[in-house]
Amino acid sequence: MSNSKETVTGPTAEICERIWLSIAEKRLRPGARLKEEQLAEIFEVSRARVRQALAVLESEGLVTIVPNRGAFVSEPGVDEARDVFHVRKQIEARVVERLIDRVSADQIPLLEAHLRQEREADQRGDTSATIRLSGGFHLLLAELAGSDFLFGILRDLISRSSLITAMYRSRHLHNCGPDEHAALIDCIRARDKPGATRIMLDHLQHVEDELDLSEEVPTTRDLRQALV
Amino acid sequence: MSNSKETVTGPTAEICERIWLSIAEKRLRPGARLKEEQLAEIFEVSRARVRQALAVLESEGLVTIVPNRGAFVSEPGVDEARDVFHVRKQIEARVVERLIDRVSADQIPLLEAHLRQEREADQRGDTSATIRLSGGFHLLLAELAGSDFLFGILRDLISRSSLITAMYRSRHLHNCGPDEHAALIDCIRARDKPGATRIMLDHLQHVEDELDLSEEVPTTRDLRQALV
DNA sequence: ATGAACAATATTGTCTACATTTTTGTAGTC
DNA sequence: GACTACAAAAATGTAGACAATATTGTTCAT
Repeated sequence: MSNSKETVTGPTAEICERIWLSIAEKRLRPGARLKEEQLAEIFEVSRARVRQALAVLESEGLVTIVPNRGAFVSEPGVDEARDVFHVRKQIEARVVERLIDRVSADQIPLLEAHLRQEREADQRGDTSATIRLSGGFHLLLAELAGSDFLFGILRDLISRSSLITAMYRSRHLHNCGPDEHAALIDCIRARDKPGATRIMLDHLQHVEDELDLSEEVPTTRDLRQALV
Repeated sequence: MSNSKETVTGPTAEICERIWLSIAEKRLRPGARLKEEQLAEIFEVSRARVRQALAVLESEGLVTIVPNRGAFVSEPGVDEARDVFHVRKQIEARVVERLIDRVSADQIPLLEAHLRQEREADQRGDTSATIRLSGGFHLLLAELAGSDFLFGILRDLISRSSLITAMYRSRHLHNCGPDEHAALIDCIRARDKPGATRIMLDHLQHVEDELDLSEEVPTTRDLRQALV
């Protein structure tokens, strides 16, 4: 039922995937300029295909295209940030519920294996891998929940969450600590639906609490108000 | 907070919008071929822009692109159909809950006005307008709920629902009758959250019940198994 | 008549060149 | 010396031509 992994995608989707990953791993900051020719050279594709990919990413809200100016990594405002986290809590709660309803015993080891990878990357100090695996855990939950649609939504939510934490984090980023993931797996194994939901919501709340959403951060392109 | 109406969109998004509308109104059937040159001529844009739009629609799952063959309106399978309706029930329930939390008294007339339009189109026998307004009611709910993200998700869900009902409806299509919408408005006005949720879920269940999801319908392109 | 090989057509995919627009740099004028 | 106007550069947007591929139609041999 679930696509397992989206390996059977077109060439455009692959470009999107790579840009998405760079954003999710915070290697591309909000407001960063995305020049077509540059991307075409990097990915060794035609400029036309880059434009297709950018159009897709714009429709997903990850990239903002200004006519005759170019493409930039989006800079979500505080309203959008709150919106994303609000929706994410609801979606992930549903994912966990559905997962507990449908998960089979032989799927638990997949979660445990992923958790081990997270711990290793964390101890190794590999922040890039840590960020990727951290988001990957949530995606794995959605995948095991057996709904392609929820998977797609969560994908979108996670990439936007990355942008938001990159813009609004007040102190060092929390990185979705593996400990909370471990506690979640325990609840899933015990099929403790209320417990798992509680942990997930607290988990996401912790991430949100480390953000400073009190005031709009001046956007990179509008320097007007930034310099008074 | 909410964009009110997405009037400030790029030219690519406009092409997507028009194709999306044609699919949502069932003027474009599942499996229909989408020739680039033809679309370019119809919309009076370059072929490159059509290709961008098709790439976006593919990423949204509305269109399937076969390399070197072309673009077709997607033909969702029964698994995906069940998935869409399952998620839609959950999403729309959250929309209604959030709407009741946040709706102000002066927004109720907007819903009533929309309902009047639905009734008029229904009595007029204008099926195209009826379908559009019917989906528009659900979108209006999401818009008033004040979450751009939920709005986007629902947009996606509704277009896919259209495809699914076009493929799997067993008898005349139910069309999301205005009466159930009226009952829903009553509950919203009374801020009756459980009642509203109940009506919404029943409403969507009615739509789903009129589908025949018992067996896979042979896809247009694989005539192999269709003709044994 | 049937089947396979081949040619013709149509459509997608890609590349190149050019027009348009924005930004940046420079010279001229007060 | 500062401001304006203009020119140059860079990047985007678009159109057209060409190549690659799949489909359709035809011919030829059996």
